[in-house]
Amino acid sequence: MSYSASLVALADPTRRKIFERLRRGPLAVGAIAEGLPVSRPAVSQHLKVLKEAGLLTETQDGARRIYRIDPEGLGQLRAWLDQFWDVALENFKADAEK
Amino acid sequence: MSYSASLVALADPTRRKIFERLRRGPLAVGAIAEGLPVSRPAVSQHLKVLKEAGLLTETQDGARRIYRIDPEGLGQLRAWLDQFWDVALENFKADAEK
DNA sequence: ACTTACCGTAAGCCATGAGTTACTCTGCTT
DNA sequence: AAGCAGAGTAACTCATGGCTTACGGTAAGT
Repeated sequence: MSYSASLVALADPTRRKIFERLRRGPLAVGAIAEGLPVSRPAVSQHLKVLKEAGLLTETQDGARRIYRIDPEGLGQLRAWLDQFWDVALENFKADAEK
Repeated sequence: MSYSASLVALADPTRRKIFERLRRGPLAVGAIAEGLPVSRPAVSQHLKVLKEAGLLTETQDGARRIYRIDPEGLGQLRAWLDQFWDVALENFKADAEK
């Protein structure tokens, strides 16, 4: 039931950049914010949204907070999308036969 | 490159309801709007967003406009999500070994 | 202990977008 | 052709949310 939160989270372009940056591997907040066109507090707020959507997990390393991609939210989103896949293909097939 | 538009489109709860309603099959605008807590013009605007995101196709049947789910946008979104799947599983695996 | 690095939270501003009503247009029907 | 059904567009209102600055809090270094 959390796919909705994932969709809202990934709808924002800045949050997508953050998420895509974490594709290479786990990063601390400062490293994520570096190069982004927004302030570090803004990044913190985005990370909170992504985390609460189940798309990221947070671990502590001293004063640093390490964020990494979480398969939980990603899996729920994928499952939701797959519900539509069959129907979409049927429509495509029916359309092609015309 | 259109997965971003799909994410924005599906982030709205009303548009998700519309999209989910079309899972059963193609529908006209009036039929879609029926039962939804918003006005019909609002539904028209949502349909436009979903269509431009590549998530829906529109066909004409007399005065009616029939909308149905389009595999195009759905596929692009799925492909984008799959990019993160491997990384997410690695993170999960590394986490489980601890 | 004091400072510095690292990060989350609070409060406020402002633009975006979802909704409404009113209007227009097109295509049947009689 | 006149009226009606079905649907898109325009103009406007208003709330949501993304961004900023300022502040507070914890952990490591000297």
